[in-house]
Amino acid sequence: MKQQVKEQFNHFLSRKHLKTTLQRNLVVDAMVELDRHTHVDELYLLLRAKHPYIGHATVYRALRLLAESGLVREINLGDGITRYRLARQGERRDYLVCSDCGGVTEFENGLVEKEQLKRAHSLGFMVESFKIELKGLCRHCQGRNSRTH
Amino acid sequence: MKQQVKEQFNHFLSRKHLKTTLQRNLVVDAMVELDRHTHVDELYLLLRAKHPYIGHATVYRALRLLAESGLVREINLGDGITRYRLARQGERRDYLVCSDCGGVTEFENGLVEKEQLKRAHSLGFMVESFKIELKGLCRHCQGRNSRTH
DNA sequence: ATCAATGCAAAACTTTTGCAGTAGC
DNA sequence: GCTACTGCAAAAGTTTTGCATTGAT
Repeated sequence: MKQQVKEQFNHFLSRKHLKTTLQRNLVVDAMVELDRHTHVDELYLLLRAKHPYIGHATVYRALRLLAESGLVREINLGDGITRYRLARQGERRDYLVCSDCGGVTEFENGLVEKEQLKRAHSLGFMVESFKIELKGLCRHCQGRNSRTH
Repeated sequence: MKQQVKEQFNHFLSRKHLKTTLQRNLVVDAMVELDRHTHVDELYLLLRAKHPYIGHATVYRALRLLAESGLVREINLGDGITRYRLARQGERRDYLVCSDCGGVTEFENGLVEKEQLKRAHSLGFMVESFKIELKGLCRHCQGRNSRTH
């Protein structure tokens, strides 16, 4: 699985006449191992623990490339932080974001997506990516009545 | 229309023991007149042209309050800029964002939204706000074959 | 050997905050 | 008169960029 993603990324790089580097491999490995939402700073600290000389900018640049390759998805929840996660088959693109604890639950509703695509096409729009985002209170935070912010 | 929105905002302010000020009224007026997506800086420059002593921070603070009141909606398209637009009845919350020209087309699909709410509820999630965002190429940009970025 | 990638630091960017002065209630 | 609001500037936060050096092809 890790090898497969890495190969796809290297293929993407060579097609664009870019270079396969240690740091880019480290970022890919970390994303595959994590296999969940993360953001640049978390990844940076994680990698830095094992490889003291990796730079902030390099992680940004690698993630941008990975997003461009389609192997990783960029997610923007409106809190000013760009999140990333490994893309996968049967990927869920629907997010429930809890406005209390910030937790993200993913779900999927193929019926809805099919319907939306149909509408978009009828408006002459060629869809490349898709995101549904619901904000509210998750089951857990509904229990705690007090919302202290 | 402008009066109605302004009254609703003033009501919101007094409920929270906040004050109705010249600057807050200016921001509400501008949002009602514009009646389209905008962002802080555009609004700031627009207001500053007529009222030289309005501050950047004040516009930020007023828009945050307006969003909190529900009279204005916050929209995040993932480019790091928070956009705002006047909320309205029968409001559309579904966006087609063209990745070439950056244009935003809004549409609405009640069926889809109802279906999504049902799914969220079945997951124990209490929905407060809703957003669907499709990225791709609009009709116009599909015509121009070359994508130069 | 060439040219891209790296790490660092500084810059750029949007948004927030601290504070002295001002204005609404 | 009290307390919130304003404008300014500075701070905070994320992301990008410039540059000399290193490393991949």
